[in-house]
Amino acid sequence: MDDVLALVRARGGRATVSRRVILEELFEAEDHLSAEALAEAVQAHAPDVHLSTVYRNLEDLQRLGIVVHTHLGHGPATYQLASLAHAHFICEGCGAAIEAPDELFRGLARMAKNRLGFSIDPRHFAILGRCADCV
Amino acid sequence: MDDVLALVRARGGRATVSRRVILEELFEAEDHLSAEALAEAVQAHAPDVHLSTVYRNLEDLQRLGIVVHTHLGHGPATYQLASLAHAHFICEGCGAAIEAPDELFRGLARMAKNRLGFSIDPRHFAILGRCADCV
DNA sequence: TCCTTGTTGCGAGTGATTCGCAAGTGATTG
DNA sequence: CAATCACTTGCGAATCACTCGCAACAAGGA
Repeated sequence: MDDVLALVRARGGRATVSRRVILEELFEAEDHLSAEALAEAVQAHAPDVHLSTVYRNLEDLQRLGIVVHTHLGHGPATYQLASLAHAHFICEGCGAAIEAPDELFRGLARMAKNRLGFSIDPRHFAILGRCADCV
Repeated sequence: MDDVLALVRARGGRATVSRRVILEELFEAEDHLSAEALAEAVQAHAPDVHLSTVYRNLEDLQRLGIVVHTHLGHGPATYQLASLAHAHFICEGCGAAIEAPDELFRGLARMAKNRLGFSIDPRHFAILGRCADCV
C-alpha cells in the first residue's frame, strides 16, 4: 500500500485522498469488483469520489501494473490487484465463476509457444463452459 | 443457405429479404465481422436494412445455433457461422488475431473436467498474449 | 385474396466507460 | 511556510455497442 503510493509518486503522480481510498478498498476486497461496486465501497468512506475518478484511477493503476481488469462475461469489467490475478472459468448455465489455477495452462502455453510463437496470458478474458452442476 | 432458411421456417420464422441478404454476407465473409461491418456489407445490396435489424437477425440466428459471436478484444463482438467457430489468440502488442486449432485445448479441457468438473468452450472469448513479433 | 403474426425501420433508451473543462489540491520551490 | 504548477477531481455531456418500443409492413398458410 505504501509501496504503491511511493511508486505513484516516483512516476510523478500524487497521493490524493481518492487514490488512497480506492487503493484501500482494492486491498481489502477479497473478490473482483466492478468499477461501479468499487465506487460504492469507496463512497462509504469518501462520499464525493465520483465514478469517473474511480475509472481514471483504475486506468492509472493499471498503467503502473498494480491493478488488472478481467472480463468475466458480458457485464462490466472487474478489477483486482495484479498480484492476485488468475484465470477463470465461467459457467454459461448458472454464471458461476471458478478460479482456474495457472498450472492448468502450462501445456497450452507450451504448445502455443512452440507451434505459433505465441505467449498466452489466459487471465484477461474468462473461458466459458459448463460447470459440473449444469451439464 | 437453403437449409438455414428451411430451419428458420420450421421454427415459425420467415425468409425475409433482410434475413436472406444477411445470411448471404455471412456465408461469403471469410473472416469475422462486427455487426456494424456486416450491416455495411448488407447495405451494399439492400440499402435500407437497418443496423438494429442486423442485430435482431444475428440474435435469432444465434438462438438457432447457426451463428456464434466471439469477443476478440475490447471492441465490438464479431459474428460468424457456427460451423466455422474456433478459438483465437490476440496479440496485445499489435492486435494480430491468430486462429487457435481446437486440439491445443485438449489437455486443458481434460484437466478442467477432471479437476473442476468443468467443460470448457474456449471459443467465445479470445486469449490474449504476445505474438512472435511483439516479444 | 385475406388474415395472422413475424419482421422491419426508425428513433429513443441503456449500460459501461471516456472526455472536456474549470475548480481544487498535493508536492516542490523559494 | 507560502507561492507555484502540474496533476487531479467533480460534474455533466459524449461515445460506443447494443437493445427496445412502436407503428407500418410483408411472408405464407387459409
